[in-house]
Amino acid sequence: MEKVFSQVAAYFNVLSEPARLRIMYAVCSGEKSVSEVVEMCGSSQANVSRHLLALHKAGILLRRKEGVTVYYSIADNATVEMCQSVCAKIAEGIH
Amino acid sequence: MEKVFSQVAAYFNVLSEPARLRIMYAVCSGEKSVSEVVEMCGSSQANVSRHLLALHKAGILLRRKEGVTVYYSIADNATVEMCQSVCAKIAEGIH
DNA sequence: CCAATATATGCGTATACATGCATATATATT
DNA sequence: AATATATATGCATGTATACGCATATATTGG
Repeated sequence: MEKVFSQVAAYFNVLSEPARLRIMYAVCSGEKSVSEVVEMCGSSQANVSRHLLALHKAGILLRRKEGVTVYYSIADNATVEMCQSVCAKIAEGIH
Repeated sequence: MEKVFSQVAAYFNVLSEPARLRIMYAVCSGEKSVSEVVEMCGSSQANVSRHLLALHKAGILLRRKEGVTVYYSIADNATVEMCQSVCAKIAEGIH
């Protein structure tokens, strides 16, 4: 039971960073390489790489290596839908 | 747009702590006072109070004061359901 | 008014972690 | 083999925050 709380907390923790949400937004329109995400997000290559790996380790992104290029894509739409519903929740709050 | 990422991140951040998830689990079975949550969770009174306030400020818990006692309850089942679906997702991952 | 109870808060400390910078590693090209 | 490109990683630093401890605040009862 206690372990479950830690695991769920770890999962939410990965999503609790604006930089990683920007990356999620970039990738959720389709598979992207690390450098494509770097261009789209404006963060440094080192940080984007780290964030992508964190999202992958959390099971949120898939990782595919093709030559020297690494492609990331959404592993499970449930996570994206969750982010969207939180967005909607926040938008409601404004009114 | 950038502001949305920060807001969503802040929302997930509140849920990214095992202690707060324990508290959510305690409160999700029905409205609870601070001291009831303290008994159920085993954390200190000071921390439980702080965590409950954080969950309230995030709009996740309602707060009702009755005399000297403060009661907290789930503001929106969507958050609880979200936690449950993350639990389920993690349970899948084990198999 | 005083004491007791319930809740919140100030402060110091330890820990986690995001970032910048430099560099390592891996793969492809010539 | 040498070079260029793509990605990952080591390290130092700053920031956020969870916790323990003590204490403040508010409300009730005597």
